[in-house]
Amino acid sequence: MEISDASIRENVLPAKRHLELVELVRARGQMTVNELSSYFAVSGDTVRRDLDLLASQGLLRRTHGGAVAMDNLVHEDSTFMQRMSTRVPAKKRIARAACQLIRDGETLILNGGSTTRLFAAELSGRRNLTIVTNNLTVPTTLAAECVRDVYILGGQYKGDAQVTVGPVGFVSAASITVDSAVIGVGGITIKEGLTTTVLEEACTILGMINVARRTIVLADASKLGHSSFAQIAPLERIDTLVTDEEPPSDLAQALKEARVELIIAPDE
Amino acid sequence: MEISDASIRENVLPAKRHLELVELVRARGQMTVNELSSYFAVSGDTVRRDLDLLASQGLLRRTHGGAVAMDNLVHEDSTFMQRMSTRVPAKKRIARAACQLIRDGETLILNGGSTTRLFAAELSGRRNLTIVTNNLTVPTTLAAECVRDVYILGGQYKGDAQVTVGPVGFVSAASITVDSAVIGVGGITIKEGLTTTVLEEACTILGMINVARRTIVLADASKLGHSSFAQIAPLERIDTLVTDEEPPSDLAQALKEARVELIIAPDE
DNA sequence: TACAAATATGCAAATATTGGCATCAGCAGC
DNA sequence: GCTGCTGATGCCAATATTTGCATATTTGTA
Repeated sequence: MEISDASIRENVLPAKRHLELVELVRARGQMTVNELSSYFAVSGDTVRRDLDLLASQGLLRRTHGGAVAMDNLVHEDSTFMQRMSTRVPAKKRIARAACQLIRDGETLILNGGSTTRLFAAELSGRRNLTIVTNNLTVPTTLAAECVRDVYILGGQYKGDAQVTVGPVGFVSAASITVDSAVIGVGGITIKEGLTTTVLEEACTILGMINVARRTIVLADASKLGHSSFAQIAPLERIDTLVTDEEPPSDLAQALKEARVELIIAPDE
Repeated sequence: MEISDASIRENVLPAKRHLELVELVRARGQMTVNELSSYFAVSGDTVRRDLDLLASQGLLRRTHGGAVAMDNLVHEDSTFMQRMSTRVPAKKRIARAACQLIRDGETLILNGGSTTRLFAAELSGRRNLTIVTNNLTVPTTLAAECVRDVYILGGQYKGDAQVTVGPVGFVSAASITVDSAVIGVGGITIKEGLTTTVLEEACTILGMINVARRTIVLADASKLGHSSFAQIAPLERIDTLVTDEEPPSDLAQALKEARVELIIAPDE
């Protein structure tokens, strides 16, 4: 066992132990019954009873041999593909609604979110588009008949999201400006504005916004009022926000003051 | 999750292992049973059972030898796939022989091509490599444990070969120099030197050669003595040529005069 | 077709879980 | 002070899960 805090916590009240137990599991991603039993100096049976209780309260996930953190399933800093497979119907509605904003012949820049990828798939009805992206899965997602050219932004490859991160101002050494940046984000709050989970990604996205005449943000309702680690830009930088539910009233007010056009994707 | 981290994860709870396993497969696009088995320090049987379970839940797609990500739609492009599937045994031998020239910790630049892609797959025995490429299929082909970082060259996307074309001298706005350029070409002749089918690709490849201390050219016997449309560079720019058969005597003589190291991949 | 690798299957060992039961500390009431 | 109650805990035996190994079978490739 390799718990950095090697000290053994004895004679801890049950309630306190439960709290620390949840924290431990969350901090380390997983804990075995044996680790916890020696850490708290209680029997494995007690630990098991604790874990069952906490699992029934939804504070962690019980598994054979111990417990794993709940984040892996629900929390917003889940990995890309887990995000990819959540709320797909809502994201598709958002993608379709956002697609209405695009005209034939536009130049677009797309970042690497799960929603943006669905957006790329929805573009098949358009023609003569020029697409710039840091998302390596977009080229194969785009229908061949709708694009004139596709450009990939170079940079470091991030395997978990299959995107590159790096400066955006140029493609093939030439400076670029595009009609619309279509951006998927990790969270939107009044205070932090647009946020995402990876710092380098935040820089890349800001670069995209800077080279675009118009910024369209795609965010399903679970993103509204939640913030991620890295701040991208304040709400004022958004031109249009496409989502699937009415935002909380305070956020709606802030968006209005920031002159953000709000589009709620219809249920259809 | 840190993908480039090749360290072994031991004593992971089954449920946690399943979560990480799905992440790994999705991030890398594919994982073999052996890779996963050594990564998690469990037997291949366990990995197989895990993969079967996860596949039954629709979280990944099971294949012979491992698993691939569910959404990893292999873009079946006829011409490229056709090239990809010709002379595969010879190309594999070439790739393996070329791999012997690479040492742990090197920085490499790879162009797009069927042979270079097989070469990337052969690198799994190496460690700590830094890879730069314009080939969008390389990142998912590379074994996770052999690379430290992967960089994608930005530029225009060419759908038929799934590569980008553009200037090479910089990645993320910083100038780069690499140890070895590993280049697959369309043809090699005395008069035209190295050639390829697409003009822009020729420029990209020349850029790669210019930033590399050493140039390794991979070309199966069908390329020797044949030329394609666009000239890349004269024979003198090659340091090492890896092929699978003895070249025609006049070409062999010219290679010798150009001080090209010639390596014939063994039949094994 | 033939061969090596990958897979399926059955099985046994190690480990974890479950449910019942005993113990013990704290506490209220007699 | 004593008694009985309650909740938390530890112990135990039966059961279930996970895992690795051995064997037979299938699959992909030369």
